This record gives sequence, structure tokens and C-alpha cells, in this order.
Amino acid sequence: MTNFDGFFKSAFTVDNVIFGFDEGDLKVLLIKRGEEPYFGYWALPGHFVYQEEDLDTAAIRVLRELTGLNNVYLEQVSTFGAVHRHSFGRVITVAYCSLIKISNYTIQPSSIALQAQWHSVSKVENLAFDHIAILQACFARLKWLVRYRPVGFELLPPKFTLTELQHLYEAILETKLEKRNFRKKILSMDLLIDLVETQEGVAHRPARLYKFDRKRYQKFLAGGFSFELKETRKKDANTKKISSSVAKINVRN
Amino acid sequence: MTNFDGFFKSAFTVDNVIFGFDEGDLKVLLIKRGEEPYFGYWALPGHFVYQEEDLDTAAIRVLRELTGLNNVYLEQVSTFGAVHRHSFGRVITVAYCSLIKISNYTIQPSSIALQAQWHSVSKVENLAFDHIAILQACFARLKWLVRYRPVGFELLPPKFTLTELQHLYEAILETKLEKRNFRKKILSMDLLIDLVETQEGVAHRPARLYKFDRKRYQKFLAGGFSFELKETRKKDANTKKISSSVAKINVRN
DNA sequence: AGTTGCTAGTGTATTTTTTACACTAATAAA
DNA sequence: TTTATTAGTGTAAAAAATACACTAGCAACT
Repeated sequence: MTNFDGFFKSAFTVDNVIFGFDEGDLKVLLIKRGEEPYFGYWALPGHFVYQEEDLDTAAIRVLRELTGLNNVYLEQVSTFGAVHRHSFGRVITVAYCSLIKISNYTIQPSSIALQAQWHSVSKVENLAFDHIAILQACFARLKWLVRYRPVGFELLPPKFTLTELQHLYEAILETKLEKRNFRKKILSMDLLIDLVETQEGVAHRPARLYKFDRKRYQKFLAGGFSFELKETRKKDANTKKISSSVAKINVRN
Repeated sequence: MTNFDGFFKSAFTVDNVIFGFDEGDLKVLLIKRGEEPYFGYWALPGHFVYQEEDLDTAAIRVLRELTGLNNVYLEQVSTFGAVHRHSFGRVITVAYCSLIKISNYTIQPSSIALQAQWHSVSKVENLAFDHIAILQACFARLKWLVRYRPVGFELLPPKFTLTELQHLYEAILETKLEKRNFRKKILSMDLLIDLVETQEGVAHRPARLYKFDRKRYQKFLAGGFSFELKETRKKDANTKKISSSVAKINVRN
């Protein structure tokens, strides 16, 4: 009955907030725009989504073209569609957040990546389009993620020390954490494998190295969450309680 | 340089998952489609977004046209854009979740709302398009919300009993909760105002009625969250600890 | 060879929160 | 007056969070 053709005049893009961690600092990978609009501005890596391409696929493509990385943490965060956010017409963008190990990252030849550069999240300003808002949304998501999912590991090299992990958390959460309690909490999750090895070439007691236990992580995810007001679970139940790890937030007013 | 016209051929819509609570059951408001595609199918209320309309505005419009309600809880959840999800062409949809008090809801005359109907979330099946997936995503979001934000109140009448609130939580979380602990937790949040009134016309001890304290809720939101591994906070600090309420998750594997 | 500086890593008392369960209270209907 | 039913409370025990002081191991300097 009605003709809907008038609606088929929009474009959509994906923008990717790629986080990395280096030198105790949380970084985001930005590219320098070589075309209008916002020529010369720093921007989030992103691209139009092709007609025959799924959203996630487009996000993966952008990430791969830029970093050469394939199997990394990637998650849709939110969609931005203010009417005049793009001067070419109506363009809505779907924001993705990804976490990569900077050590794995190598600039891909012959691509926009030539203009890519890591920036400290805390110092970023003046991005193209509404990319600052997108970055903020993804940063907020990362803060949430790190509290409730063991994703910190995605940002660290395969072998890391507990202190490095703590510094990562501190950088993301923008706060100081108490060493003893941080370690107790993290280790109680049983998601780290003690590599027995230690650091080398440091002018102090060398720290033990750990790696992330992906198998246990899978179980962790499969187990799901349960509300603080736990379902009444009788003790008698033959619940093989293998281990339990707890994440928790406090809300003050 | 490049011509981007080829990308401006898509349309986008908003779809609204409107939750309500009635008779101890979590409901979702669906409409019966009166046009192709999926003629006769139940679907989420949604609509194309106009060229000069923001996403949130469109979601609010859909909600108002259908229910007549204006100031209700509404939040973007996620975006679905599989290539062939719509037969008219490339249509991506932004999913919104909203919470309303069913008692406030009245069918709006002369609109698609004539075909609108509440369905138990647990019994919904066979929706148009990918609406089942959208519903699931919003239901998952609601489960999260109810744990970490005091939004349950949005679904209850202005005056409610603690038992009603508990039943709401149980319906959303699909679990049983322990009465004593539920009450302690909820009341410790200091977000309820004891109306002193009690129920009438029940064949048992009448329950006390409460209402939600919106002012405190604002403070609650402003206060923000803090990670379980709390920032080291010396006791000496002149922190006026007004009150603290805690939400928490447990993760098992 | 011993001392210093530095970061790694641990022990533990105290407080707070969670959990489980049994109890008392108030109303209408029988 | 009794009964059925739901409202609402007290509290012991276990678990978790918090705070802080301690010990351990390495290199570099004297």
C-alpha cells in the first residue's frame, strides 16, 4: 500500500573503538582522516557497511584491514544516529569496542593504517564527527566489562604479572586498587595459570608470570550470572560447587 | 574523490520492546501486522525513522503513538542489521527497551494500537522478522538492569507492596528469591518511601504500601558505581557516608 | 660481603555482607 | 474462637571485603 522508497536513502557505517594497553596507559587507536569531511582530523577507524555485508562482518573487516588482527575481542556497543552528524546525508553509525594486545599489532601496509596511531584515552580530544561521544560510550562499556567479565587479559601480552594486571585495572577504572585484595580477588577466580617462570632483568625481586586460562573462561561464561539475592539453594543439593568467583559493585549516594 | 552515493540506499527503523508487569507475569506489548511482509504475524511495535528524526525521538514517537505514554523509561539496547532481515531491502533496526506501568496504559484510538496486545514474555514465539532475537536481547538487558539499577519500580503501580516487588524480580530473573533477604536488601537501598497505608480487602494480614523515592534515585545515579576492589579509602577521610546500597553478582562455573 | 632500595608477595584481624531458617503478627473467612 | 494465609522480624553462622603490616628476593652500590 504505502510506498516506502522514501526511507531507503540512508547510509550506515561501523566505527571501531580499539583499545590497547601500553606503558601503564590505556590507549585507543585513531586514524588521521585524509578526506572530507573533517580532513586532517583524528577519527575512529570506521567505514561504510556494504549492501551485502552484516554489521559484525563490517566491524571485523575494518579491524582486520587496519591491524591485521582477526580473532580479537569485539562487541557492539551502541548506535549513533543524530540527524546531522554527517554532512553527506543521513548516516547512522554502529559503534564497536575491541580489545587487542598492542604487542600483536602491526601496521598493515597500503591502507589507512599508515596514518594510524595510538593515543592515550585520557588525552584524546577534538575528534571528527561525534567520535568523542562514541569513544566515551565505549570507554564506559570497557569500565563495565572489566568489572564483570574477565576481559582484561585481552589487553595484556600472553604472559603478564599480577602487578601489570593491576595497573591495567587501575588505568581503566581510573582509580587505585589495594594490592593484597586485588590479588586475592583475581586469584580466587581461578582464571590464571601460574607459569612458574619469573620476570628477568629487573632490578628488584622478579615477579611471577601468569597466563590466562581460556578453558576456565569458557566455563565461566557458560555458568552465567546470578543476582546477589541468590535463588534459594538448599545446601543438601548435589551442586558440585567447583569454585565461585564474585564480582561486585557498590553504589553510593 | 570517491562517490559514496551507492551507500545511501538503506533504511532504518526502531523497534520497541515494551515491558509491563501484570498478574505476577512479565509481559511484552506486541502488535499484529496488517501489511506485508509478515502479514498477520505478531511483531514488536516499530517504524521507519524519518529523515529528519533522531533515533531516540523515533523510539519515543512509536511509544507514544501506541500507548499514549510519554515520560517512561526508554533505553537503546542494540542494533540488528543482518543483510536479508527485511524483504524490502537493506533495513537495519535499532532496538529500544521500555518499561511502563500497565495500569497507565490505554489503547490509543485510530492507530496500529488497535491490534496491540500484551503477551507473556515466556510464551512469545514466532514473531515477524528477527523480532524474537530482539526481544531476547532486550529481555537480557532487563535482567541486567533490574540487578544493577533500581528500575523495577517503573513496572509497578505507584503504590506497591514488597511482596509485589519481589514477585516482579522473580518474574524477570526467572528464579525464586528469599523473602527476608530480599526485603533487607531492598530496604537498605533507601529508595522506598513507606506510605504507612496498607492494603485493603485482602483475606490475610494486609501488607504495607510503599512508593519509589525519585529524589534519592537521582542521587543514586549521580553517585555512580565503584568496583568491588574499592579504591583505597582511608577511614579517617571525612567521607560523609550517608548510606550505601550494594548490588552484586555471583558468577559460578 | 654487606647494605640499600625497590618491588613481589603473604598473614591476618576486623568489619561488613550474605545466607538460611525459624519465628511472630494481622486480617478475613469459616 | 479457630484456621488459613500472607506480612513481616530476629538472628546465628558463614563468607567476603577491607585495611594494614609484614616477609622475600633481586640488583646495584659501597
